[in-house]
Amino acid sequence: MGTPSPITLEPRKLPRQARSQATVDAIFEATIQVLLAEGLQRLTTIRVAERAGASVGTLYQYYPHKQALLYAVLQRHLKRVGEAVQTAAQSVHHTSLATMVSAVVEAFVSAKTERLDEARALYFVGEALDSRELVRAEEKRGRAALAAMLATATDARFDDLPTVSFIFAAAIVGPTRTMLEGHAPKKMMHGLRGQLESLCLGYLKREARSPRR
Amino acid sequence: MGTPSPITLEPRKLPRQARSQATVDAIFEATIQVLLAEGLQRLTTIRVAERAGASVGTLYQYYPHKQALLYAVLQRHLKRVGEAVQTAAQSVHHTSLATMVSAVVEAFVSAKTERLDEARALYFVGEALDSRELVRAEEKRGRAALAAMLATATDARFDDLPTVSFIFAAAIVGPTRTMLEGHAPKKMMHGLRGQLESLCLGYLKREARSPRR
Amino acid sequence: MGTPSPITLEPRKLPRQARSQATVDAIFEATIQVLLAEGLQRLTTIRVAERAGASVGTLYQYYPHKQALLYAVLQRHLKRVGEAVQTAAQSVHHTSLATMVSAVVEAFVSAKTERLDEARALYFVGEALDSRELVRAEEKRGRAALAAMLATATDARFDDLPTVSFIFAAAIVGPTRTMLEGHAPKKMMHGLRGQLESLCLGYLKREARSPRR
Amino acid sequence: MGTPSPITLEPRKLPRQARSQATVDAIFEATIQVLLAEGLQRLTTIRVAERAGASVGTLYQYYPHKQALLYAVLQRHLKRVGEAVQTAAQSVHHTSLATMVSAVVEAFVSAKTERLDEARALYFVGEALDSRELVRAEEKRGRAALAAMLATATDARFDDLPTVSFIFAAAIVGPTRTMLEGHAPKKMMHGLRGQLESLCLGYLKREARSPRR
DNA sequence: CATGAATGAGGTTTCATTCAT
DNA sequence: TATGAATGAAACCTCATTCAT
Repeated sequence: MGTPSPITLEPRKLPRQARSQATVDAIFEATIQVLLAEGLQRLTTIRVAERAGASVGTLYQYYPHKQALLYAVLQRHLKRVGEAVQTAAQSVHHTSLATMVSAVVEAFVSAKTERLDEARALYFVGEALDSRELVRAEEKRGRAALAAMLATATDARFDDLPTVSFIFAAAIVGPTRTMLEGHAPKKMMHGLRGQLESLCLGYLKREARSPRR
Repeated sequence: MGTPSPITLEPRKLPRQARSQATVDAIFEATIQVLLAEGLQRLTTIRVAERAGASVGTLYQYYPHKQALLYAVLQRHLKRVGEAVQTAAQSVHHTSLATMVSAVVEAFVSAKTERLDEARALYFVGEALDSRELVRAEEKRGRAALAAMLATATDARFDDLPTVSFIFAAAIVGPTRTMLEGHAPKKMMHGLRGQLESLCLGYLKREARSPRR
Repeated sequence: MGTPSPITLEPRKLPRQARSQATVDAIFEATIQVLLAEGLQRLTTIRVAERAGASVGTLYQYYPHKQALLYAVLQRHLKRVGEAVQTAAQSVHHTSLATMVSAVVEAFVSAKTERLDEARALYFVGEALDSRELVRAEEKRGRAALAAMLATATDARFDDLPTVSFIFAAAIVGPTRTMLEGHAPKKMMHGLRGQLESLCLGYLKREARSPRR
Repeated sequence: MGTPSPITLEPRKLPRQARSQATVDAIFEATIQVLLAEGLQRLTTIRVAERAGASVGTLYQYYPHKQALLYAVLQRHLKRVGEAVQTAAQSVHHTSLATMVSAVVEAFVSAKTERLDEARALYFVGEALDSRELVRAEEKRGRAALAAMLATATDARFDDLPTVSFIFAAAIVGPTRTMLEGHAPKKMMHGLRGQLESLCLGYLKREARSPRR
């Protein structure tokens, strides 16, 4: 790496055949495993290929450069989580704050927990300068979904929806991250959902005016 | 070749003469600047030295290896912030939750904002495998200080102080990070203190039982 | 940076394809040539690679570090010489001292002379701290072979076989080394075999008691 | 190092004052100690200076470069040993072979053993390309002294004195080196003198014609 | 004279990427 | 298509040597 400006972050070609799809999947999975086992610094294309049971050459058939690979992995993860949250948010339009918070927290924590390894591994990758934009974009969409949801709350109205959504989102994402990165005693993990709900609900209620009638 | 020596993250030697102190400072500052301008991946010892107006050799007179340099920079920052928060927390023992939250949030945000560049630059570094322990330790001390403070609240008592302190801390750190990393519109920054207070206070009040009488 | 791995002196991978075998051989040969032309101090991996008509990267595909390369070269040489001597020694069990001395000296000098460059070059390498053990081990095996041989001499018996073998071996190795390192007028080389025989035979006869009857 | 052709190997200036003589001695001693403790590869001017209780600058006051320092140390050692042998050889002119061998062996082994560390440390240094000439010259003088001595033996005459002296010398030097470099069980060290005498005497007697009358 | 901070060439090693097979 | 050998730029780090103080 060290290349200043990768031209494209998109995968080089879309796999058509079943066999190559399997290869791509293996590379994908291998990337996450290497990330976890060795860290971003020691993630090399050769190591990834090896663990995927392929050769470097093959890897480069599907990804024009290392960064594109990482980008793809990150993208998939963000999409997964983002869609979960957005779907959840949409499904609770026109309900109470409590219902909303519960749904969103549940969706987010589940999505993150479901593939714990992946989530952990990718915090590293998100930092890389090249991926910032991607993360930022996804976060923006997430906040938009939250704002849209909050706007329909049956029991509250908000003056500054952008700010409220931002804090709402950060209140979910931040503590989860801290926890997943392992900075917390394990046993606390179980209470996470409840705590996040309390955190968000407390905040939202303080910021809400009673709804227009 | 040559035989390796045991790994230390400590600086190599303390500057004795005046001019060398200046050099060390320059290297320190340069590290942060490079981190910001180029990112952790592109931070090389040569680049740091260059920007500090020194040579690589000089850098290595004071830091046995790149990691030690990063470690030192991170350490200073964490200490600065940690001490600010701990001092603030101690100064509001035996007061109301509102006072406590206000004091702690103010201390934290001020400390982070005071040297905005540094704070931003170091989020990258905290991820590096080698620094994890350092970050974790500092976080632990922070939570302890919060717990000690909360235990003396005049208007609340908590059943599960460790968990509450954890969420409390994460509720401050998380959104601040999101904001500093630039994932938020600039104008939101100004309201940050107020929002964090609201977030924390809302949470703490929900989790509190009324104080012993 | 990055995490180090345990130290091995073994080559990194065995060449599979035909062309890579050629590469490995070229690197091997180049090492000896550089050693001779420049000396151990000036033997650098780049210089070796260059002379081998390869790139540094290629060199490191086969040897994990410089030391492993030197080790390999030394090992092959020691093995060659060691086997020659041991075979010779075994072939003259149960013969007279004169026959034994003649066979061993001949084998040793031939093996050393056969690849004169290699022999000369490697005296340097044997000194390197890392190779000491290898040399010592080979010498030990050599002395054992000599002792086993001497024990079967038809015309002599020895009280202190370990000591006698040690001096016997050193009497062959030492002067040969002095000569090969070039500290002797060239013309003397031709008489070396004869002189070594005389040296060893003189010694052994003095140390021998008459054989058991 | 890595400098192809040092202009001068001579020390930069001869110390006049007592104080500086002490410094030079300390540097000298430190060189040997570092050589032993760390090996030639890790012998750096700074390390030597430190151990000598001086600074690099001071070291360079007396030696124009590292090589000159090593050269000086080696030179002193060679001179010490050389003079011991030559004096001994001269003192036994016109005596029997047995007396001669005994005297020379005794002188050599004593000189080497007297400062065992030094002797061991310097085998490394002698290999360095730059010092070869020095070693060779000293060896030549030694052989000359031996030849001169042998020429006066009362009980033997030699046809090819140069060759005989060469082997004679090598027979003493070689095994001693092997032993000092630690390739031999410790207990053998004690018998070394006797064994060397036997080795040399056996050889010389075989090569001798009876003396002219 | 002595000091030790500074220099920077040069050595070792890694790894993204290409390309002949 | 797949392979994996080869490449070489670039990173880290050392150390002989100089020179301002």
